[in-house]
Amino acid sequence: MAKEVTNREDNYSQWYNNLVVKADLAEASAVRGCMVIKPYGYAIWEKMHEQLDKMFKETGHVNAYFPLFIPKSFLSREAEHVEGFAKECAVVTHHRLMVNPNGAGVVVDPDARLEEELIVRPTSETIIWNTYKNWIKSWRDLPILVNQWANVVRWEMRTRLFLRTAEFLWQEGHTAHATKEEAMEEAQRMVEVYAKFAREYMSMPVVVGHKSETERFAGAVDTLCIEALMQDGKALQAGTSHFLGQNFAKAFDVQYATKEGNLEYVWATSWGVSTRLMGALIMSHSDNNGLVLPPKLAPIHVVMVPIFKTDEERNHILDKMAAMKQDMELRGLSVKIDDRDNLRPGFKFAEWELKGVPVRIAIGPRDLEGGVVELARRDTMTKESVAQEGLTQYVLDLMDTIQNNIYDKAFKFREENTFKVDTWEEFKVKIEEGGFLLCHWDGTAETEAKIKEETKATIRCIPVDTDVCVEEGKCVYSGKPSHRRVLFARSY
RNA sequence: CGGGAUGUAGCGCAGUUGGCUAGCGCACUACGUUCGGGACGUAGGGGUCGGGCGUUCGAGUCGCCUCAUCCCGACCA
Repeated sequence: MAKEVTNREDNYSQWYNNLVVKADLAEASAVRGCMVIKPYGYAIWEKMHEQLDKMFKETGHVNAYFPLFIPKSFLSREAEHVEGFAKECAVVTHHRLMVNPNGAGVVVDPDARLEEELIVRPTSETIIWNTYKNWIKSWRDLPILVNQWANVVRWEMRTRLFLRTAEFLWQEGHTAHATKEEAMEEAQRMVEVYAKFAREYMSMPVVVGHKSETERFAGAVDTLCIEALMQDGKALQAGTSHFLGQNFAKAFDVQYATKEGNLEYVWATSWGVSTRLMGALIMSHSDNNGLVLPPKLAPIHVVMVPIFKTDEERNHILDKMAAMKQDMELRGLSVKIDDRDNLRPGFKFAEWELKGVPVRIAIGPRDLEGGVVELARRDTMTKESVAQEGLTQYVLDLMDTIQNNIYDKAFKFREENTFKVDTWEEFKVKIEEGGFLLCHWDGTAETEAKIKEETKATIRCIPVDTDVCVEEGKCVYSGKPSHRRVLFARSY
């Protein structure tokens, strides 16, 4: 069955889609553009959720929950915001069904029309700021550092498992601050949290930067983001953190009394990452054998496959494995013994590789005699014989090695596919090959739009975490002077 | 939402000048032999041919509508 995971060079979309289904992560649902996240896929998301939640709490945030439904009028309070989301909203117009008077089934009861339609949240800024109005009176009420884990709905034209589904799971942080500086620091802090999570837990190198004005979140004054490069050469926006200025405070009239007794509008941020991170994880590391999971996010660290001929051998090996499993679990490893007796070892090997389990341990009669195990690494697809004595420690060390190796591999790929480009001719050639292009840009929306129109490339971000970009030069398109390079790519 | 392609068992597909009881491989179930890289034999189960309406003596096959998926645009985390 893994053989059906097609070569990722042939058709990247099909390969991706196939992998998501075959690795048992998710499948398309009966509802347009939505997906069912299966237990194995959800286990990875839970790992992400758990770690991110921990990081949010370490930075002083608390969780809360706000309604799924947003009154239509709320959405129109902030002009840019409504413009950004109006075209992709699901709308609730009625609250009751009735038996079809003209036949079978049920129909919407025309008498149950809502006086004001409800919007299924595409994001929660509006309903949260409507609530914050009641929470904030004084400088003593600030800052508010709240996060919510929720589902949102955006009726996208084209959907793709994990990357762009009509409904998706995410977290959205919504903070309120007394000063501009404090809010800007918060936006900065959270994009750094995302970058740290991507790098250390997902083993995914990311570029941190600011969005250009045209790519900015609807209603934001500044949008910070992390951008990653996928294996097909396209960029993926993996997380965003917005400095919202006083836009929402003004739209929802949220003012606080300062220590001096004056009334001032509060400053806001919002930040979020979604199940899209699952797509990023899959596209960053997987190969033609299937998923490659970084140990820190793998639901199963070690899978053990017994190899035997007789029942006696089987029992003996499974006893040995049970002892090893117990020892490993005491040290925090998640271990699965694949004792299914209707499948041969080769099949199991392939199946667990498809699911991306970092380490596989096989034990047969020969190993038992020699006091060793056969240990296979998913990231390198190599096998070695390892002593049973001290195996747990060996595996623990290996987890770190694998975590780092996956990162290094992805980092190397990104380096090899990041180019400084200084002429328009070269730009047009390079963008076809995929990858990140670091170029000078004159800073105008006109140039940005022309480049997008001619090449489909967009400014992914104006990088902040590297000084390699800060240098004098001329815009790759217009030739006008520029003080820094920005990151161009085609994107998802 | 515009252009193109596809939709037949869980998956991959064949079958379409309209015609017999809708097929194949993998997967699934039972039994047996196997088991160090995707085993084999035998016997089984599983389909409203994406959905609706129509043409016809007869529709998987033809027409219209609709839904979904993939690719290319526009939109987007």
